[in-house]
Amino acid sequence: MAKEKPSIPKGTRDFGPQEVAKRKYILNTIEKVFIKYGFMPIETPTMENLSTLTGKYGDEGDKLLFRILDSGETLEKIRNSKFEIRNQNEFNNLIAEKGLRYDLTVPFARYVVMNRNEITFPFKRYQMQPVWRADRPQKGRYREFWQCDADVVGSDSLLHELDLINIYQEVFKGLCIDVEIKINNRKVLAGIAEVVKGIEHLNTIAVAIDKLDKIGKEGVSKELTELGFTISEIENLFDIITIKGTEAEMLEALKLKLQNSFEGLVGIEELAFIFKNINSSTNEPTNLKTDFSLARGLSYYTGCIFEVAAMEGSLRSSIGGGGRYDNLTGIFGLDGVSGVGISFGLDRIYDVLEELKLFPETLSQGSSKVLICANNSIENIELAPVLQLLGKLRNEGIASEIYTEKINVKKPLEKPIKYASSKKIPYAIIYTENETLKLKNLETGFQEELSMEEIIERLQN
RNA sequence: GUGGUUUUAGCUCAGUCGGUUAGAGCGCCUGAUUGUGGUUCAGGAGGUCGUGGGUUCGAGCCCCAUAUUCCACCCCA
Repeated sequence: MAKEKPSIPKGTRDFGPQEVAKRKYILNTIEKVFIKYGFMPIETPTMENLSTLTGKYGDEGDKLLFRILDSGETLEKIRNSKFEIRNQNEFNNLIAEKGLRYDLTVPFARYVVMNRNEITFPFKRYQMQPVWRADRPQKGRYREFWQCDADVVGSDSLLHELDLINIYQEVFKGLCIDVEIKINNRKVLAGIAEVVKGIEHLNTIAVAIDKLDKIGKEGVSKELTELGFTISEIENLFDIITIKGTEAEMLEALKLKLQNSFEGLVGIEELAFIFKNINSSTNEPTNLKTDFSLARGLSYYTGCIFEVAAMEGSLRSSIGGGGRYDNLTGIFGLDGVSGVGISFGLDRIYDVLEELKLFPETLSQGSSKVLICANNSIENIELAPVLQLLGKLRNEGIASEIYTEKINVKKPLEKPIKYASSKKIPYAIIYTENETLKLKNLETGFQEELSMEEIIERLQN
């Protein structure tokens, strides 16, 4: 049989013990805050029916869905198909009816609709699971990555927006990352579109100005010119989105600009409410900034939208995002349920913490606290006492192991101690032929002869 | 989907104009330093040069295809 070089699919990664410890540290930090704010966990399947997923993320999103090939007589099915297959997409739909989930929000909406009778609204759930996108991998972008979402459905109250912003603030403070939380409102964007050229241009304008950070004023105006916008329309647009000042001043100035847009004024009111109350429930000042050029791609947002970026480090893209969607469950047949949610990008947060060296050092410790080194080269050595000690240590909840491999007779302790130090096990118990026990602290090198009880006592601290 | 980039020892990487037996550092293994991590010394193992074709007397190096890495665009966490 030919030997095969092992590999994993493009854009996926293995995680070793150290990496898992770091990822769990992030997950735990996030989860604790979610729970503190009254959110309950749910989990949904890795795969969803494609009918659940398609059409929710736009044309671009549909292309990025991983489809799961149907099992069974697919060929027969195609042969019997009365329809002419006109393109790849139609073919794909014939041979696949399931797909890997693309985010956690759409499966959640599906869950809410299917369980609407059991759920008490407003329903606050969190969910931390991997999602898959058939994107080209690059910096901060993976084909398999984890999202940590908290959403509230069944409430219009802006108090939830306040909670979610505070969750962002608390989590990133807990992780020691300096972040800027940007906020905007889809209704404000609608108002801007209305005033500048007409509400039907909302999406075009939103997509273009979202790039302002990246390609600058000139890039955006060039793009809009090519799309048929006049110079005065573009100037008018920039006058609005580049308003400067304190948050209150910006909102006042915008109010004048959007005085002819009812929807725009509603959006401004919502932002004003949030800024008025955001610092009331926490002692920490929140680094929340309005940014009228923030648009966010997903088309289902209808109210406030958020995006979080790290202030330091080379990762320019967002490490979190979210917003309000008034009718997400509508597409699954349940109207009038408003939702608002946020998402944390675990993998990007990991990259930021790694680059800025912000992981706590305690995470890199070994799994065991102590290694028992018994000289197994001596034929008649009595192992029962050390095995008994091992059991006692474990009963006390002290992570322990015994060195199991053949040792060098001349240097009976070399291998075990090398093993312990390379695995970052902090203590060794040395058991020799005269059947005494020594506890050695591998960090300081200090060792002393102790009884079994004394050893357990020392290791409990 | 578009454009670029990477791939050589376990790891990080050299490898000239296409020319004899493909190298270094680190790591690993064995031995010495007279019971225990380190240092030093001596020795050793380890390669289908990503894969498949092609050009050539001759390919790690040139050409084609393909996979893969990383990066930018699109889009997004």
